[in-house]
Amino acid sequence: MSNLTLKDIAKTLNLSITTVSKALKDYPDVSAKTKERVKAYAKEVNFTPNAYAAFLRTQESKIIGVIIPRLNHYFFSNVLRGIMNAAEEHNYMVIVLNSEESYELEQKQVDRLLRQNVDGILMSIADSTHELDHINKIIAQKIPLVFFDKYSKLSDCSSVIINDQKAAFAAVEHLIRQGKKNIAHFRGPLLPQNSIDRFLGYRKALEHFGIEYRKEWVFRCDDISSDEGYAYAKTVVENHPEIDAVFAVADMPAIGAIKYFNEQKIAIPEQIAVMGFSNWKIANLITPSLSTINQPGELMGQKAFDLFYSELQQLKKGDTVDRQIIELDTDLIVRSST
Amino acid sequence: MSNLTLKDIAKTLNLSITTVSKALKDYPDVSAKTKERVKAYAKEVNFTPNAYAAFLRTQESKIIGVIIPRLNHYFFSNVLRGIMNAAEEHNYMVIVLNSEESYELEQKQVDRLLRQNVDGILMSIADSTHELDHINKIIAQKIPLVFFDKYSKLSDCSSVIINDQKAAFAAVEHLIRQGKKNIAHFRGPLLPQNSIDRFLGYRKALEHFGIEYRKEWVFRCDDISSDEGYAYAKTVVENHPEIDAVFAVADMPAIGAIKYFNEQKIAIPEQIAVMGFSNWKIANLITPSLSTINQPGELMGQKAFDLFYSELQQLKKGDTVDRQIIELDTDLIVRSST
DNA sequence: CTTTCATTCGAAATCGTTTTCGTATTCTGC
DNA sequence: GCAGAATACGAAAACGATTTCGAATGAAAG
Repeated sequence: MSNLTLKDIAKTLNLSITTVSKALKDYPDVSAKTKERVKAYAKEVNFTPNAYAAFLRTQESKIIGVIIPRLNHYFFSNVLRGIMNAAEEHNYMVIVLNSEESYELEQKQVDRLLRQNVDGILMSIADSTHELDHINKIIAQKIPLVFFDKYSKLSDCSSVIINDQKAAFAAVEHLIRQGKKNIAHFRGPLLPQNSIDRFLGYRKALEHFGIEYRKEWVFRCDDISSDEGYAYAKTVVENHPEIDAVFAVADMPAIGAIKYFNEQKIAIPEQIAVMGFSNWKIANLITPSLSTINQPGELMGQKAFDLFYSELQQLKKGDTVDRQIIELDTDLIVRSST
Repeated sequence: MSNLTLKDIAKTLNLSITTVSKALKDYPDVSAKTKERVKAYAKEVNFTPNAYAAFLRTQESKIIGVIIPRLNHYFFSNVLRGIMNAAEEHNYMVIVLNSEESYELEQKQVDRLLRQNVDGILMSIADSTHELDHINKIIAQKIPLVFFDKYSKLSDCSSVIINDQKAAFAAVEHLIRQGKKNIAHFRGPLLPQNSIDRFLGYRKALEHFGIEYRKEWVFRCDDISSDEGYAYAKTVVENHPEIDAVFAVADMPAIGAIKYFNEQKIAIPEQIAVMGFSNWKIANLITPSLSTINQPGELMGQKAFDLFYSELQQLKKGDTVDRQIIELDTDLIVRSST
């Protein structure tokens, strides 16, 4: 029952390999009768062409690679699901690789994908990525490359992103409208653009509402972890008691902070309001439930695949590819923590 | 800069394709000098053999397929990470597919993987899988198949599992030792073995400690979601006020229950204790933190790959494969909810 | 009855690697 | 100096699908 080949089918039907192949692909120079005969038999024995042999001729692997910085993050798994569903519709397989936010690993994964001759690469670059040689290698090979969420401003590629600055502005604006004046920011690492943009959104909002920016109220979460949020919450309570709100770069640090405030019986949001970013599932499960910014993960994945696919079609036609940047809308989700 | 081939290298070095190929694979019938020359040049131009062409000869794709029921579940992403790390060490690529707990999708994914000629399949079967034709198809093709976490008792394959019954017993025993007598169970769906086993562990523990089993205190979470936990918690409070503890089939329903109890200002664990299962990251982040059973996800992934790899080696040697079942230890994690 | 043309099919080259089996050259021992 | 054994290399046949090009058949046209 191991896979049949064109040769096998040709033999049993008394045809040539050529004719069988053409019949299955609806070439015009095969009679209707033969086509039917071949197709019927192919279906009967459940024939599927060998993908590897096909690749050797067509140079199309029908595989795309996806590189994700953190596999077990709720947001990214949603993106992944969006990518996979879209890929499925177009008969594409997806190889998923994990960079674990490491630049070295990311380089390795790119190499792997190129060696595997993927038809395209969709990626969200790691926080620690500070050079772009591997990115340029992809571009040099003329393989469609699409960024999602975390992109690089330096290389012009198609991207699906959110407007982090605008979203962060909205988050901080919300805190201010709740009457908060002393708003701390648990920011992300220094390198990734979205961490920078969220920080800038925070500053802009303060400025816009005439609130002084105080750099000692900005705390850096390099791992974007709940532990960091927990630790900084402690620092806030102990060293900056005047702070009455926290805007975190992501839900995890926010949740860590809430955990600490809960332990200290500090009233949320009365004494301190907490705002997250991403709208992970758990944001709505903790007590108090976490206000946050919703990122449309699944949609982002779909759009990313669509961008890849249209680039591929353009490449096949020999057209020059036009790279797009799609900016998706975010929503302010107000819950009990603000 | 597009990929070089053996032919290209052979031409520039004035050698035959054969010799180049052999030199790179350390065949004994190539002189040391030539080997060095070839290897040096290959490294210089960053040559990597075309995986597809290689497959055509060796019939080894160096790809394994992984089918996971829920991609964005913390536990499964840990398993996945374990698989990927192990795969990486052995130069394997991983194609990850998502069955979304659906039998139909699972069948499709298996077909895809077989068509892709993966060297092996690692899977956790979906909750709704009630027939095993697709599983038997894999076995018929003599492709190594390894189950992890959710396996099928009906087909004898290598598996990496935990002892769900024992773990559930330990969980319920813990509740009893805390003085709880009226323990409800939020069980999982009817089909999957681990859901059944956890239920059986619950019953056995009750029996062992001389507590009467009451079937109206068992609630079924078909989606294993926090919403179900929330809803059943409400039922418990409103209709069964004598219940003083809940053992849930997974962390999510437990967290949903805690959310409801928190809202109703019901003291946890004094009035009602709550026990989860899986030890998701959030279990330690909610208030009160959730007692649960730790499942070693990453280790499970590693072991699963190891099983696949040893089966493959046996197959290549022509030995009969001996299928193993590895049972990993779980830990009782006691936190504030019990 | 020849010429032309459309229809239907197949031979063969190709993709890039692996591997078997030769062949040519050098080396050994006598 | 020569048989025989190492040693070093290459030619060529796979693997399975795709595609170009040519050939055969029959029908239509002159």
